[in-house]
Amino acid sequence: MNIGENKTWNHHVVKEGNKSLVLKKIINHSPISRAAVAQEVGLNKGTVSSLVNDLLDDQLIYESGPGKSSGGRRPVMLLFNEKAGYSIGIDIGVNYLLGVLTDLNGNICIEKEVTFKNLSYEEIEKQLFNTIDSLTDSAPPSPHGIIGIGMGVPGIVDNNGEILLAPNLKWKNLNLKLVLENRYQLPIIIENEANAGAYGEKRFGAGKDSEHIIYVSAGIGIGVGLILNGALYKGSNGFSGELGHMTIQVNGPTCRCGNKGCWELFASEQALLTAAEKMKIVSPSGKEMELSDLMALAEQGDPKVIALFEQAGDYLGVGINNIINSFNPQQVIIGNRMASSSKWLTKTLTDRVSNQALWFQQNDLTICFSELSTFSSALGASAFSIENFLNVSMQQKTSLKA
Amino acid sequence: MNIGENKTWNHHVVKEGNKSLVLKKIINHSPISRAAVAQEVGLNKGTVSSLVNDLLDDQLIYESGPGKSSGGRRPVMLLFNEKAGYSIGIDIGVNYLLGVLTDLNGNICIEKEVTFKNLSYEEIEKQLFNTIDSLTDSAPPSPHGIIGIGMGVPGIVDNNGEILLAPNLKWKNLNLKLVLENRYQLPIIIENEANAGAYGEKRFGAGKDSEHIIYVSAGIGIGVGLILNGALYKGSNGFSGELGHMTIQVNGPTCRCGNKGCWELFASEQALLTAAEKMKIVSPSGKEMELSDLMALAEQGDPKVIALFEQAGDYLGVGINNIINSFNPQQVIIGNRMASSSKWLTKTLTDRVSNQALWFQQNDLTICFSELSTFSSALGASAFSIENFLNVSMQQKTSLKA
DNA sequence: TTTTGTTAGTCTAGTGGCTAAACAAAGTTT
DNA sequence: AAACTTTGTTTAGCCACTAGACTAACAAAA
Repeated sequence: MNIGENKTWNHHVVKEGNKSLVLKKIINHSPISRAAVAQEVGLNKGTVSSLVNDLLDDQLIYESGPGKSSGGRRPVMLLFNEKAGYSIGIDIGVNYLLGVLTDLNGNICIEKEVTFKNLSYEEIEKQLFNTIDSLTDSAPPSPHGIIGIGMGVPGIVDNNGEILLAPNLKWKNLNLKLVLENRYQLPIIIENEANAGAYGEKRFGAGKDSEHIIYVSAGIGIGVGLILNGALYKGSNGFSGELGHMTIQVNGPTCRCGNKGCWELFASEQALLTAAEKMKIVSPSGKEMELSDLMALAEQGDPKVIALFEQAGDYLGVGINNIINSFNPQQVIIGNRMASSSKWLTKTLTDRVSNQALWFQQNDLTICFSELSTFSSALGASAFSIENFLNVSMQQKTSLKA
Repeated sequence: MNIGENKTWNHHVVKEGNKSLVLKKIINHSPISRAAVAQEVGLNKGTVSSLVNDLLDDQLIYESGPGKSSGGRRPVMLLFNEKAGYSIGIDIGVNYLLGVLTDLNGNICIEKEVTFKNLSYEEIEKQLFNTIDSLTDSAPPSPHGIIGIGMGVPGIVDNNGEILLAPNLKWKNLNLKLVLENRYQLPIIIENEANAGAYGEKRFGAGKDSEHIIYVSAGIGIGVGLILNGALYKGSNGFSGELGHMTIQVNGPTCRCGNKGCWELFASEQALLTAAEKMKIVSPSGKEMELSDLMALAEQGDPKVIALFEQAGDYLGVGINNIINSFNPQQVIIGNRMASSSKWLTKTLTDRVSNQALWFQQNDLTICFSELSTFSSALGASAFSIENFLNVSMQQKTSLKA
């Protein structure tokens, strides 16, 4: 909502904006007194008092006992009521479905995971309903109840939340948002898995203090979520961050996308597995090789496998270098399954970046691995839903004033 | 200025925002009546009348004769007073200095170009002062006079307008902004040349109707300017868009930046010249080969040279493909000197993109060449200055109300 | 203990910009 | 000429903000 956009400005907008400012201050600096909020935000004491009363009425905050005096009357401390409602975050992968119930601060209250293989859409849908039903049923009582459902999907999601393509799930043109809205009568947000992960890290993980974050979701393939100016950047149609298919080797090997020399051919989990197969490294279990098998081998000190990881780290660095040159971010966060192998990736990755990235790009730049590990995406999805709820809560409820 | 940022909201902000809305409406839809503005913007008629009076006082708009009646009183048409002030835009290159004087709609009133070779900073500074002085002196009289100076520089500019590095000019840590401010006592804006070009095309050129534009400035090197959500995206420190040094060939040839396989080694003017030299193509003039010589040869139908251009177009396509996957833009605009060779670049470039870009990225995507040709950057620089002036004009002038 | 000074939070009056609706002005249509 | 339309101004009222007075509640000094 920028000045200059098509929205007109009036008293409601002013109040909404200020209320949001006050709430954010309380969330991020709780416990805090009305007086401190007024001073730090720059609003008049009276204004803050009035807005705080609104927030108290909404039960979004509560008063705790008096705080310490600094030579005068003791302040009444305000705290964010993180249990005022609960949000559901879903992360669906190729062979798993992870659901979390979180409070409004993203603390996980309940988690529920099912794994599967080669299920049809109908079967997955059933699992999804089960998960959501179960989480809903076991949510503690709260003033606002379940405030919404967010979902991260490994595929292409357009700006309306429609899933255009999820190749690994074999989904196409699926409006899951509508399905869930009809069933649950709640606000539903469907997002790409990397976007959800990026937002999760921004809100609750490694990116809390940055405004410009690039989240690299390195799993079977590679997807990227962009946080620019503190907000998710989705591009014109919602398809930004498809960097797994960025060319890093002109006329290189052919990718399943039809293109050649794509990044994810060099630096993804699939790339590792393919390379291992080529080198005739076999799984200790005898079954099909999995990432965990390679990690076990590396843990045992297998030099060939360690070299594989190091090579992948180097290639990750190449792509991240391109990202740095594109976006000049404050922070690059590597997440998803490959992040679990950080131990063997870090050195070659950081070497590549520090040797190649332009010097001025390296100031104020942090490269790190996910803090939320397997929960990035589910938590991010939940965070989208929480953000939506809080935004709506800031708006006037004229209909209730009767 | 987003809701949720650290700015408090009050009446002034409301008025400023609405005034800006009204002015933009008049700029983009002039001539237009007060009534039409009110209806389209969604403000009350009275409010619009009051804001329009303010704008008339500021001489930013003016009333023309009555328009056509549609069955009632004839409307008074409002027009943007594009001659209310003039802005100076400067584009400095390796061997030229282009200055334009524009009105507030970006129409060029006067242009002034000098070319040079291997001048010291002091000598260039002298040329710069001369150009600005001359443009200032010949500006027509207007209510607001010269409202500011914008400048596009081929180098790294940080968020404070300090030039950290302009390799081709051999400038380093130069605070030209301060120099110009001291000399002219005007608002000065220094930006990277690609950023300026991007903004120029967005405001006055091929990108007028898009909100997500990537401008590829392909000259001696390659720089990229990003317009995301309708605004210039500068990254954390102002260094976004350094995509000339994006790796498109892992372990490829070494670039002057120290990295390997950079895009600009394949698709820039320099890349063309180097390739021509390798193929022992000689300039018809006998002197050092220049882009214009290659264009002349291609025009004569030289198949080797045409093949060179086509190869460069293909490589341009590779990088643009990466850009599309990153940003999901509505529009990619290719500008700077290479744009003049569009004739021989277009086919291979678009072939590469249409064969390789993911299908969903190609919807609603336009790839085109600069509309402003050599003026993109100078006009963009001027546009920065105009935007700044209009923003400041929207603010309250309490001191004048006495 | 009393006094003084300080800080927290509420209350009141005043301000500015908005909206709604009445009104005046200037057309067209019948 | 009368009736209707549309434009633009004016007026009254509303709402959220600010400044500053006020009450409340504390610490420190006398």
